[in-house]
Amino acid sequence: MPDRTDRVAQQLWGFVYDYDAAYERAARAVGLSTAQACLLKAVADGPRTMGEIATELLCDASNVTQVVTRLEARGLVTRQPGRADRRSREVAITAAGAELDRSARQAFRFPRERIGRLSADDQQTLSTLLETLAAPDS
Amino acid sequence: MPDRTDRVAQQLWGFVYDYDAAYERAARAVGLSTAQACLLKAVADGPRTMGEIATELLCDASNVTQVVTRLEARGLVTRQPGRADRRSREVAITAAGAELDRSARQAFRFPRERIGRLSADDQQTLSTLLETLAAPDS
DNA sequence: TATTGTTATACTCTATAACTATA
DNA sequence: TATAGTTATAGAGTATAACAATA
Repeated sequence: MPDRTDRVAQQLWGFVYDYDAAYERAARAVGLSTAQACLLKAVADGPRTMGEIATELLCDASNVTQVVTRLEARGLVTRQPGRADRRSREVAITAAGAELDRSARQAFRFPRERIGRLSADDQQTLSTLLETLAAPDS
Repeated sequence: MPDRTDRVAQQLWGFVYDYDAAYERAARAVGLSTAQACLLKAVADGPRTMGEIATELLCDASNVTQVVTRLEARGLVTRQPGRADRRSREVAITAAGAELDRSARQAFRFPRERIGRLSADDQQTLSTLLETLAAPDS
């Protein structure tokens, strides 16, 4: 592997490090852990079942149960039996949850600030590169 | 904020999401948590004090104490009183720790695989963009 | 008196295994 | 019998406050 690739990999590590740290701070700033903020984001566009959330968040269903329980206790989400399959549960965001989700997104200024440093052309170039970089494995 | 910026921000979120997941899997694959892998990496280039590690890892010193205690119990790092200031402790990586650190880096193929998709020219372009994106705030 | 690190404690995240309810 | 979710439990990460040792 060439030196060049290594150098870019190192730059990328540093950038992701800062990105993650900024997200963590944004979540904290509005009183959420990163796991809670991610779950809220996962149900922001509409109700999801526990299983769908577990898949989205790449974690175990029992984990989702616990995080949802805490968010529910704070009135940020609700948990209702599914209509079709009554074994499942639909997790829906509440008005308060949606408000907090918006606050968290606003507090996470990092991506907009960093991307905003680039010219329109450079943003387009980055977007094109990311299309290649982000494409799934196989 | 223009649509374009939003779109790039969304692509970036997805990429960082996959990056973090891949790092977590690589660490697990060699029997480490991400926190442990990061600490090992932090002392891979030479001994560091608890305080230095806490600063590097953006966490509390009491946290470092606990992670180091676990790594020390597994023989991956040692903890010695500092020579100059005897209040401080020098955390040094052991041969076994260095070996595991190397394994973890190797298992983390994600960045090399993704960057390797780009031509040499595109890698250079990405590197230049990252220079701007990664520069500190002020 | 100030600083470095540890201890005690508490909360959250996370997974595994056993369980309940429904299909 | 299989699946969706929960409960019980346990280990790890994380921070705050009180503390010990050293400066």
